[in-house]
Amino acid sequence: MLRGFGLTSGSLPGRQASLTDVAVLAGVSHMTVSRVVNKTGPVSAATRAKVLAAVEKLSYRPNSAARALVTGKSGILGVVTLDSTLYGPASTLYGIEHAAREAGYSVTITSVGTPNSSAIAEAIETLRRLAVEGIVVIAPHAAASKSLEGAPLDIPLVAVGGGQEAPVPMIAVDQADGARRATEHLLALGHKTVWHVAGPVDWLEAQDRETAWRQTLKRHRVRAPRIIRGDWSSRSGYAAGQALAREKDLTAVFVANDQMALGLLRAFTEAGIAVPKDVHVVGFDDIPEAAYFSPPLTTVRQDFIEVGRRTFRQLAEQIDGREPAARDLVPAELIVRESTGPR
Amino acid sequence: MLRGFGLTSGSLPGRQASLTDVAVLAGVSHMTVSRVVNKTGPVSAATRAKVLAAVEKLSYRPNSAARALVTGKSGILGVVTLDSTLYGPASTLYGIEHAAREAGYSVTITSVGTPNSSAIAEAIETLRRLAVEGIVVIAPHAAASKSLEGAPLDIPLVAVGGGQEAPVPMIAVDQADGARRATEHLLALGHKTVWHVAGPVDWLEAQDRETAWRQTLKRHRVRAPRIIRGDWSSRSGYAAGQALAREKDLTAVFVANDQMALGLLRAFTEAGIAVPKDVHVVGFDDIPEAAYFSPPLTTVRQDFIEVGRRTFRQLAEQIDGREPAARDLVPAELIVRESTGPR
DNA sequence: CCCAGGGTTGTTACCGCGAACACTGGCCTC
DNA sequence: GAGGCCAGTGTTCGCGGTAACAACCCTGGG
Repeated sequence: MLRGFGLTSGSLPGRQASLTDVAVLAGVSHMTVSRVVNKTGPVSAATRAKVLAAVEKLSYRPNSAARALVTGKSGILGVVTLDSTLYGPASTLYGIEHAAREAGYSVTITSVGTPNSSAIAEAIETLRRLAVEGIVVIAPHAAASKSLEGAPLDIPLVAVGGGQEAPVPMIAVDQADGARRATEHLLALGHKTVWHVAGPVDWLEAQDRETAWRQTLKRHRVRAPRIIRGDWSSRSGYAAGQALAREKDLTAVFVANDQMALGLLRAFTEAGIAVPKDVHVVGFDDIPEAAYFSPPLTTVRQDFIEVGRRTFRQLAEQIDGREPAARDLVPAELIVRESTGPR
Repeated sequence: MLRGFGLTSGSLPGRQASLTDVAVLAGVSHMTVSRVVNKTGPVSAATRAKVLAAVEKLSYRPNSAARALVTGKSGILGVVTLDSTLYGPASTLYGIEHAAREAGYSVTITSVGTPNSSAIAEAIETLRRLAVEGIVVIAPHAAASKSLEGAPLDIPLVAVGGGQEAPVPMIAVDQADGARRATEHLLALGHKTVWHVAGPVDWLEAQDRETAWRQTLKRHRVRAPRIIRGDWSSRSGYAAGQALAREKDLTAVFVANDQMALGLLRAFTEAGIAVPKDVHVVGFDDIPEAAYFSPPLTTVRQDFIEVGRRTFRQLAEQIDGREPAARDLVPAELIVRESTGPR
């Protein structure tokens, strides 16, 4: 059995069958075949049957290049993404791909190693050359966001996670909301203050989380300790943990992502600091592993699938010529686990 | 500044400039423009300059659909992948994308939720409709592999991680090699036997690791304990850990991936079993976080970037009509950390 | 009985590009 | 001085599809 691969007994003339080939076999004009294939225009039942038989026999497949040429629509969306396996970007990508495929679009990706202006511009240019109908830039990066300021206006474009003042329509999880929830959760547990291990300065999400943390502390009239900065990696979280272990008034830490929190926990364990007994820790992202850290991590969940879905919708609206909302924030959710449990 | 976006002062006639538009502006024929743009055929320096000026002025961008139509080459590769954020598949995808982009190809992805025959067949069909020049199937799954048996033979196709008897050319990390190294490492530490937490039965990589583990034990004349099976998730590893905690002769466990190992470590911690003091644990994958587990995890590193690179090379050879090797295995590497450290 | 009109089918004209081939001049060779 | 070669350029054609319109058949109403 050739399970649905369409490699039936049809002759193999060395190249794909075209509309005309089908038309000749079915004894009709190529336009009639086109009408059957695309279900446009009226075709009698008898003719349709003949055509479909011929289509099957030749395992005809429409040529998307020809169709794109004449219609001006490629049916392709482009996604610019980081070439990392960071949980957020990867999840978002699948969210977009899923929504796009359901709507009949294909998704082409172009990854960038470091999201600086020229790399992003180049990636966008590459995608445009492919005649994509719209572009998503997943690059929650200051430089990336900045590079979009001069972005082409003649093609639908959406940014994902692009900070407060993105120059193009943007979808993101509400970072400030999540960071506020995390910080207030810790304050509500009675801590005098909350330390923060931040992400890289040039990441907008890191900035947003840091700002919200600082504002929350201020609103509660609490002095903010000095900040420790990591690069999202567990390694940097480990280093941060070693640094924090030397602080004496340390009782609560809000870490900007779960991977760093893992490194932090490891460093604390080595330093003899018990979590949650001595220190409470909150992460960000809720990666699938977070529930199995030692101890299980309280963290802020981001619904990346929903982000992907809304991103596609936003793009589709632009493509269809409707004026979309400029910003769309997906709320965050606090997931409480043992790392902020009873002491 | 419009940093390289090519949105210069040129007129905006409502649609993209074509070769002919450029030709008219430059006062030459469209073929001359084509020759300049593609660097084919001889063009005098003066003419080239005129043409390039016109290209710049109109911000001309070649229409890939038209080019694909006339050349029969789309410059697109298709990748069928799981819509999960599993470390392996995601890393491999970026490896492929990177190699492909360097060679001037674009990569279009189609994700499948569950890799059964019909889903894979459908994904391949979707990609073929897009006129991709070659297809990569990342689906280290028994069903997926099986579905490739009836795969179309008229388009270059490569499988990634497709078990021993893949019906199409295949690239993978040498699972047996990795599992053997892991098991022998534990045996060399003096353990009487080695337990195994396996991946899902329908994953070929899980089968390969399990088989190699079993064979290694047999070669050392050691009786294999009953197997525990998970689904790659930390959650399932946690459950496995709870089950294993009840075994009395437990001293060494080889877990089929790092996420499950994390869950296992968590369960052991809760059960009062110390790693590495009471039990040694080895994982598989070397995800970036593994070095920061508690304790840091001994594991088997898989070079997914290399897999991606070789996958693209394999595909490129098929596209160019060279006959590629049918199988290509990337060696695995054992990374020793504290989870198999001094007791 | 003729004509209007709708359902059905065919014809023609491109879409933007590259392959193949034709054409123009020098310049070199014998 | 005629022929050949080659760098440089142009013309023509068609890739496989869709849009627009033309042409045909059949039916029903006047």
